[in-house]
Amino acid sequence: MTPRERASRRAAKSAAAQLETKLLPSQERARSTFETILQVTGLLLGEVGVERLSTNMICERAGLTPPALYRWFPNKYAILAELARRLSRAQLEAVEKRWRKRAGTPLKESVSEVADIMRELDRVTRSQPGGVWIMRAMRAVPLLHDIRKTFRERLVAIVRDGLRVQGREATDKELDIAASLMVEAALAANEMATEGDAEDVDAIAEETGWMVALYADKRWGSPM
Amino acid sequence: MTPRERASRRAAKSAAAQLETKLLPSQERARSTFETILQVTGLLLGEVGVERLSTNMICERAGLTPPALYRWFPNKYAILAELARRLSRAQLEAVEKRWRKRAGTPLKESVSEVADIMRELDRVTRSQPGGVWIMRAMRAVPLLHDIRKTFRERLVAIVRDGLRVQGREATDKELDIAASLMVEAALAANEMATEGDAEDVDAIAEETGWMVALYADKRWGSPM
DNA sequence: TGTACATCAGTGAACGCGCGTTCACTGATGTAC
DNA sequence: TGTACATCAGTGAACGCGCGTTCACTGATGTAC
Repeated sequence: MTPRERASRRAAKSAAAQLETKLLPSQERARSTFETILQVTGLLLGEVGVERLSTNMICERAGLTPPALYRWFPNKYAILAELARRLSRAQLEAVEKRWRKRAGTPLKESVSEVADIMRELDRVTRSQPGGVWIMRAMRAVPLLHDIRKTFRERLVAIVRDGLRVQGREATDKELDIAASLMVEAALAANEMATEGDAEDVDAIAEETGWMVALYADKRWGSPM
Repeated sequence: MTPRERASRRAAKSAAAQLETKLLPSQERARSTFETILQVTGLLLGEVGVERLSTNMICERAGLTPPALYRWFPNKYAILAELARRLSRAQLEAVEKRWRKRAGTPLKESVSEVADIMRELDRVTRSQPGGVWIMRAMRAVPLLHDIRKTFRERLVAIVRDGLRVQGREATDKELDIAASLMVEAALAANEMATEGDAEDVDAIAEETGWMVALYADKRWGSPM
């Protein structure tokens, strides 16, 4: 391979941005290695942040040598991507069922439904090592933006559908912006809750409940 | 200096985390270099993200050699820190006057006051090269957390004081959480607006106005 | 149940590269007389 | 207004280091008979 060929191959590769895992582990030992890599990456993300994180660091902490890591992940970002996908999925599940159920209930019930979602989001985020930091990495690392975009679009779709059945007429565009806003607010509140003391979580969840439910009800509920 | 001394000095330095600029430029030529470095860093932040950003890259793009950069900034993070401080300051100013004026006005006026703040935040963020990315870096880079924390505390203080004069009795803790929530929601909305099309800015500002003002009024206004 | 063999999962050691940063120096600017 | 000198602002070239990644190999596990 000439230097020129090598350069163009590298360019193509980084354009394609391989974020998928390679083959999946088939043996038990390997499955545990795979999970350890993810776990350790999450922890280190919280300790040193995304720009200091390195594959060598992950391997050292996980008690592995680098080639073991590269057997499962094509590069550093694929690890972050897998973490991001897992957290997104878990958060989507947390919201999905509960939000639909909320639509059409009176304000006070709606508030506590939303508060419930927030508590569940907090639980899910905390249960994943480095949870908040994965959310932050999704914002700050361009290579992860696709994952974040898909995640957000799905969340927005769920929230938008919940708004639509509330009866008030509105264009798709309007509902989309309203839903996006609620999603962003909830995610920001989640980040705030997860990085703060666990004792504040309930209060934050409750207030987020008020903010979101008031907006959904007074602005997008039956005509004022 | 022995290797041991050098190592411990390095440790002390990174603990102190020098984020200040060195001496400030006195001549015109230097002032322009200083500003160019900041400008280029902002642009690159948007192009490659914070983990790919490097001092060599900044120098190349700015048409400088590295020692020229190191004359003004002690390290890479000091550049980011200066950008973060400037953007924070500008955003604080945007909010400060307008928010106080809002308190006590009827809901509809309150909505458009908040929408106004949001449009101003958008303007300020867009006017700084790489604006959104500076906000993101503040979240994702641990070394910048102090700056973000101070920024947030000041914003929260302003918003909290505006809530307090609305008459409804509440503990400091309660108001603090409410204000934090409003701040986080507004910042998230700002990020969303700034990364999106410029045409959506007005709609997002308007809806954020509704969300924030409804919450301030219905939840923290005169007793229901 | 034992063993031969194929496949899977990992190691040891190193690679080239670009990073952040610094040294010793030169050219540009400002100032005193 | 001209010039000597001090200070300021930048260059050229390189440093050591840790990064992401790979090569050639060994040991562990699963499977067929």
